Amino acid sequence: MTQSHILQALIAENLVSDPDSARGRLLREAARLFRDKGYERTTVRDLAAAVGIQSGSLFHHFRTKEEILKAVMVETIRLNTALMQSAVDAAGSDREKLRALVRTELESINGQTGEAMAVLVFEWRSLSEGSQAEVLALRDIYERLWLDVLQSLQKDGVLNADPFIVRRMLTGALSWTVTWYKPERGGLTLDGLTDQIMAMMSL
Amino acid sequence: MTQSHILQALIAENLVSDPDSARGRLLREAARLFRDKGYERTTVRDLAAAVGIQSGSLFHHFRTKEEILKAVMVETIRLNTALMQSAVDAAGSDREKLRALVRTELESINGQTGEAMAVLVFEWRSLSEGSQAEVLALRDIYERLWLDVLQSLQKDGVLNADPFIVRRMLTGALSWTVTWYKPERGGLTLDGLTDQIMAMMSL
DNA sequence: AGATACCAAGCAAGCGCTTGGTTTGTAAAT
DNA sequence: ATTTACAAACCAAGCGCTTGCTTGGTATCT
Repeated sequence: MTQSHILQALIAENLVSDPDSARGRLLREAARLFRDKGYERTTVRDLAAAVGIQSGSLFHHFRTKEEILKAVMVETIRLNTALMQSAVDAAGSDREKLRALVRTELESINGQTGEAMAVLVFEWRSLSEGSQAEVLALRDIYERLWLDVLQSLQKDGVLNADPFIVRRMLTGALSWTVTWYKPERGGLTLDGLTDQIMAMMSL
Repeated sequence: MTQSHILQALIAENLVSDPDSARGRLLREAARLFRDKGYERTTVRDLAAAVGIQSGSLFHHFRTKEEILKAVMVETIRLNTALMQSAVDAAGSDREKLRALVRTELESINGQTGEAMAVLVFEWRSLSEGSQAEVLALRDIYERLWLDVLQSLQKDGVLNADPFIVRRMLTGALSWTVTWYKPERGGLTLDGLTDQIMAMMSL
């Protein structure tokens, strides 16, 4: 199961938009703009211009501006949950599973879906409370993947700290890479970065 | 040198505002509002109402809304750099110095200056480029404190990863605590949390 | 022929900030 | 002790602009 196969499957189930469709292109441009300028500073006119239509025409596809933000977040979580699940399943030992989770999340944050992942972290408060609850429910599935592996590592005495806290630390640490990690500079690859994180935990 | 003595010294040097002054009260309310609603969603009318004046009167104290955001950030960094410096100086071994840095930063993030620290992390992009450069220069002093200790730990073989990367991971992990750490819930104290972080790094 | 996708125009509300004038605090001059 | 002077702090009103979103109509595709 390659990454593109997972994406294809999700598109077929209508869980994420085809990147080549009008909707998919808009969501990608929206993620980029939201990350670069922030949700509030991005106007519907900016969004429309990015895909070459009039601002009013946006509301034929989405009822409100917020609905666009929510769609970016929901589709990103869906895709990344599937990618993580696949990565965990493919790994052998628990230590390898953790490495796969770290590596996959780094790739989500710093790769293709990076813009959308940054939006997920930094534009959270721009969602209405109702939408926050919806997105939160999706995140729970995603988080269970991590906790299962971390708890197993703790039981075996490999990990010395509380799994819940370790996961929260990793969430912050990995999210933050988006602000400084530039693969082209310094020659540090994603694999190298993953190694450093494992080494930091003496794992 | 207690925390309040450090604050008093900075006030005397006019590097941070007295929390009891009109300016100090406004900055504290601004930090709270910016954290809760975000900078863009907070209007000058919100800010004025929070300190009980008319919106136009704000511009007697600050020339623009952005100047308020910048002042919140600058004063927060100044205060916390002084607190960190003091904490490092008081500690004995390098391991204790690192623990003091972690503990102090957690306190900055989750204590009195927590609102302002969250603003520093999440509202960064709302600053103009010029202001960003100014604030960045102040952060450099702050960061050198961390790097000196981490490099020393690496040299002694206690730390297995690159100091720059470790600091960046810790920045993310510690900043992120603001989104989940609630001392009243769960009974986890700041000292306990600090222990967990050191344990996570097997230190 | 009927939906789907879009445009051109603009509305109502809210935004940061300005303006002209009034009150308040302070301190020297009488 | 009272007056005078002046700046700092504030208010009331509103200007000009941008915002998210609506409306009525026109292409385009099946």
